[in-house]
Amino acid sequence: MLPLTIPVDVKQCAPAGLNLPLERSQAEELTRILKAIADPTRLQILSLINAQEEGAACVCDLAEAISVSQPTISHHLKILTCVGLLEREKRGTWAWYSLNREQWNSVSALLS
Amino acid sequence: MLPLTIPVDVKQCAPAGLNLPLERSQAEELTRILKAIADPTRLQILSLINAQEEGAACVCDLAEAISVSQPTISHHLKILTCVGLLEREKRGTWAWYSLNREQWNSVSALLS
DNA sequence: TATCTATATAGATAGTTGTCAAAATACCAA
DNA sequence: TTGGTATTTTGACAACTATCTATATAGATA
Repeated sequence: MLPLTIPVDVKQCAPAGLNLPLERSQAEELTRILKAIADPTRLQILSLINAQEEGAACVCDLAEAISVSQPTISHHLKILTCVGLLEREKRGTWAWYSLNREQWNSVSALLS
Repeated sequence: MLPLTIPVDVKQCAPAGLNLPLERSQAEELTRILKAIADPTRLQILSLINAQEEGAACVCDLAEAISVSQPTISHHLKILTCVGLLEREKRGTWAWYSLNREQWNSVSALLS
């Protein structure tokens, strides 16, 4: 988790990933992932996972920290996992979710 | 529109804007803008505007390039303008829309 | 086995959203 | 003013989504 200092004036840059007209199919594919991110509960989930020391959190921790029911948390975790933003690992009875940074970066690169 | 070459391994970075747990209200505010971006028609609009030499496009050009009706284009332009991602300028009969890069960068910074 | 805990799935429902056709508005020009 | 073109607004509708409760599944332990 490096403190990035980019040696150019980013404010002057246009969205790098959108500098060519998107085909409909490309737009729809990108939308699949963006729709997964564009929800307050899921943003909270992503930020909580990312804030953990070890970069992973279990369902019960998330359910305790966010004010929606546990089945709803599971529902959102599935959505984030389906689009490749999260990865699931079973540890005994617990399910731990962590960020797939490669997928995350591929999206944020398109929007930067 | 600079060709960015970032001198660190971005793949190793976590989402910089999500490194602290988001309050619900923060998550909802960010979601407002992300929902505006997370639509294929609106992504096409953004990419088309961004691809123009002068950085702006009029409604009729967009309606011709994208396969939805002109009122639907206007509808999406309003959504993008309401969240501050586009700016509207009237030139005679025509309405020209351009990207608000400051707003765009403030969002992409949160997701990078 | 029986039981407890953690998680996932199913089903229902209220609310949101993308689209279009039709109508209204805004602006220019004859 | 009248007519024409560009854009926005309105109203309707089908599709999707976030949430809940209730139930099912999976794994650990007594």
